[in-house]
Amino acid sequence: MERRTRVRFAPSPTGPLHMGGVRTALYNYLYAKQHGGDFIIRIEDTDSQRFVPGAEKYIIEALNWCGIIPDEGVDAEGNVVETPSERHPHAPYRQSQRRSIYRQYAEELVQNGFAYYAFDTSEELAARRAEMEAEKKTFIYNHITRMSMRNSLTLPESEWRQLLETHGDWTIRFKMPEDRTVKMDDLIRGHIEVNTDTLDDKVLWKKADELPTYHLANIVDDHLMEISEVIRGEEWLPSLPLHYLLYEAFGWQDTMPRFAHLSLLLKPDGKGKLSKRDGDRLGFPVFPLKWVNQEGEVSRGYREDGYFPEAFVNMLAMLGWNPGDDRELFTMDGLIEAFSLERVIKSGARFNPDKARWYNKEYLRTKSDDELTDLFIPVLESHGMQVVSCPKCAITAGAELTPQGADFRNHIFTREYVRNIVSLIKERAVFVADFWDIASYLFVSPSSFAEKDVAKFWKEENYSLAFQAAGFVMNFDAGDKTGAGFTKEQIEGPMEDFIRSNGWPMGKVMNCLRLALTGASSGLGIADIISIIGKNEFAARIDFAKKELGA
RNA sequence: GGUGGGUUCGUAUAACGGUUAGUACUCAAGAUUUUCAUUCUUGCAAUAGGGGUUCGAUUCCCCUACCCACUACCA
Repeated sequence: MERRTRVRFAPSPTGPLHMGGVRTALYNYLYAKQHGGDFIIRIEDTDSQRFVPGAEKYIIEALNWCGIIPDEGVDAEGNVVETPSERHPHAPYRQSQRRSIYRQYAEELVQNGFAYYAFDTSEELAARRAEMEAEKKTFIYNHITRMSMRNSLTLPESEWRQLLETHGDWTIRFKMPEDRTVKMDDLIRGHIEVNTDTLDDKVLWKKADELPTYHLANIVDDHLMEISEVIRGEEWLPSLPLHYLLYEAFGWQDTMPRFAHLSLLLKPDGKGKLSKRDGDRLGFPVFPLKWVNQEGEVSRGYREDGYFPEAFVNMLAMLGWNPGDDRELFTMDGLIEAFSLERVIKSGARFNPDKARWYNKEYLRTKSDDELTDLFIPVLESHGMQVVSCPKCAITAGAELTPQGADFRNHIFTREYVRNIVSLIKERAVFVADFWDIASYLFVSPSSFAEKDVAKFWKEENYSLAFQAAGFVMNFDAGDKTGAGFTKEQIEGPMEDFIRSNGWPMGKVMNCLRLALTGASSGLGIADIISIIGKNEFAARIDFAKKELGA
């Protein structure tokens, strides 16, 4: 019978989730969904020293933002999420709440000769290490050294049984076998062999905390939660032999999960793995969401920086995996269908912030005008603009709207006015916030003019022609008193014909007009601008430029 | 130091042992446009080095170099 696919993402709540962690979670999620299985979030909080309040909530929220929703685990409020299971319940999903189940497993290992009690204190161990280091040797707690340490292998039984009662902080250590080659298979890296002589007797259980360490808790929980594949970061590869041996010692090798170790995310330049400092230095986020630590230090997040979660996820998915063809744009469903561990890259992937921006740009243009308008409105409001849902509401707000829906004096605009602009500028932006930089002149009349552009374009022989062209535009719709017919289509053709038929230089005339209308020499087509801001504002801006720049 | 993993344009990556080593991002140039942006076209640019195996190696093996991880009573 085919085994049900069950994978887990097991973060430690010691801080915000790094984007590399998000990628690990994503690959787990994609794998689970592709196989119609379960994606489980298990919180590995066995280290009370490093526990950070809020970290768990952050992790859940970050995954949530990315669309990575667990079938089992805890939600952002801390409630248990469970898949109805006929097998047996897997909750709770926080290791701190599972502490009662680990000790028996550790004891079982001791009874069967796979582990032993050790009474060396951290001070003693540190001293021993320093000693060895002085001789330029490395201290390894293994079959060579363990017989010279204080443990249940070297002490008489009566003595160590007594110590169990009196010695407050003993541990249970795994008895790493001598000179054995552990043969392992990794779904991404293939066959790996390691000799146990290079490994040490890892601590599995700590009396002082009444808690297991990662290795024990991890194996026991993966077994109990019926995990079929463990997809995790490369930093765990060196402990894979221990994990194999642990499954063997428990007699669980038949249901041992298959393993896949993902490479790390590397910094965009130089050496080493991607860290928060790189983000600060190079100006990009390394965390999905903004995070403020206990010292009040702020780390930016992809969400707050204006990235779409789809873009972030897509970018992350392609960092270390590809579908085998040239496709680069994938929805979550597309990723679920196309993903395969076989195509995950073994080597570390350097993160490229430019590519991340490119992804956002691509996703931005797939959004509807309405969606983008919704997102742009808060940006406008942050710049002191007011957006109303209809012209009537504007009147209630005391506005005097142009036929296009703008009141430049009071900075009140209709949603329709905003949406119009969004549709014209969305191809020019990477982020929604860019809309303001690109189009602020469509909301606020220019109060100054870019010096460079003035020097370049504002010459009498040109602006005199521009004023005539402006005058022409003002007059050709003289019959239409409402000004409502002041559309791009009505303006563009006649204006160009007028300039051309006079034999004037199109570029120079247009740029003078653009300078007058936007305050600079970049922006939309003149006809677009005029049709958007409307006749009155058009006239007002021409007058202001005349006054300001001298004509 | 030891152990394990890795190495194709600057970056992400593609290439049944046989390709002019492909694509995307970045960058540059050109075209279009009334400017900017967009768009389009073109260009720059790679198999870490050395040995094998083979008719033939980016691909398989070995060595070297370099990079990464691990080497805690942290995960």
